[in-house]
Amino acid sequence: MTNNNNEINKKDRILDVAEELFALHGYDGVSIRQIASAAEVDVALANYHYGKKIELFHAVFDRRAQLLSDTRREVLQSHQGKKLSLEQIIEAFLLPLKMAQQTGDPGWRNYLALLAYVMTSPVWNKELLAKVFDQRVNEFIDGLRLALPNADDEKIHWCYQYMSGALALTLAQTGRIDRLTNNQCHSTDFDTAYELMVPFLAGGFRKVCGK
Amino acid sequence: MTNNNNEINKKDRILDVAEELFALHGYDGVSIRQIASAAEVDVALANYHYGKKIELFHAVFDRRAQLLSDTRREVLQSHQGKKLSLEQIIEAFLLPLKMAQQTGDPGWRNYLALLAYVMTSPVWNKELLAKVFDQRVNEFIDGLRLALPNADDEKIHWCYQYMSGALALTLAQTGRIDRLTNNQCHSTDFDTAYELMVPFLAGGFRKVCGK
DNA sequence: CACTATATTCAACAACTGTTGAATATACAA
DNA sequence: TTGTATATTCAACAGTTGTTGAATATAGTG
Repeated sequence: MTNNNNEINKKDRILDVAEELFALHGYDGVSIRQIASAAEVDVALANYHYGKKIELFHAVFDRRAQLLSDTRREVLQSHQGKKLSLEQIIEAFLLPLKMAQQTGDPGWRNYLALLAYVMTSPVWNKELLAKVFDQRVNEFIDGLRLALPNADDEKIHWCYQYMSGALALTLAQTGRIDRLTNNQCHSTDFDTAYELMVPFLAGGFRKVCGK
Repeated sequence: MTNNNNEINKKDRILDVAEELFALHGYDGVSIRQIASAAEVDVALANYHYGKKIELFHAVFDRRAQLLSDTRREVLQSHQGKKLSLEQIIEAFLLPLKMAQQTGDPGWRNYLALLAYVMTSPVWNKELLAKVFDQRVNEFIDGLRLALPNADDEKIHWCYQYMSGALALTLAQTGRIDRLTNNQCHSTDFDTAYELMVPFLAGGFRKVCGK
């Protein structure tokens, strides 16, 4: 059967639903039957298309991970050699995520929450981030070294961890900022989140890593 | 039976083991049987002492949450009225966590990872953080307002989210910084983590919230 | 000792878990 | 049409899940 249907097919629907549920409840918090039921599909079909549950999870993660990582590489390379400000480097690193969100595709929004789940989990972190994202992070840190020539490597890496955490909690869309501000701010407002995050992180990097 | 045994009793052992396993694998990633087995105790005993699984989870979370929140209130109140620098306010907010880690008690270390799990989960966040921690956060933000008199409330709250994320990822001890630095830095090195986090966050707050 | 409250174990339940092999349906090529 | 590869469903499996009621052990009290 051709996959170029104008109507979305069952195979893709399984992946989309799995993405949404895994992002919300984590790997162990979702059963294959829940996924199949939400996708209006038989239980065995997920297994037929994607194999074991763990392989389905990998399929969900990998689908957009490579795209994200590739975009990031392109953005970073396009800036290579140029003399960039710290703000510009951080912005370049965050741009692919901003772009993903701005597509308006709810699938991407779910995926970003899933990414936050993976980033903050001691288990998935090693298994999933290493093979796709770590290399891009090293390229990003190379950029930071140029913009912060007097900084220790250790300090740069700790600051990157703070940055990574700030980013992850934003992607997670926990709704906490909504509650704390009586709905004045919204977890889903990525535009504001990114706009303020860049100067916040730049200020932090500068304070710790000299210059 | 008296609880004042010099040897730790089964009731506490269940809580300790649950704390460790929940922190590592999340709520759905651990079964009561795994907890009972690791605590060398019968399956039914966990139920007898703590009720349903969800109630056991709440018991684990609540045990140290109140202590943490109380310490935080004391520290914040002891500084009230004084004219404090931004760094001092942030330090005061982080101090109870630093103290908890410095006890050397592995139970506390596990609990901090559990706290990170709760902070980053869209589900648990609402259920658990609201009733104990949100009030302290508001008191902390009151302190920030004094130190940053010209700042929008929205900006302060967004910056607090970045701070919260940076903190959560540190508490989570994912091991990522170890990998990225070829074991030059360690996720478990809270001392360095806090030492650099305070100026990083202060730099970020100042950049975004004026002054 | 007997009595009692607490602590712990045993055995079992119904429901749900991931996974699979066989059966059936669908689409496409010859 | 027939044949064939792919897609989907059905029915069932063995193992695990949370939970419970009854049985037994333990400790403290009179």
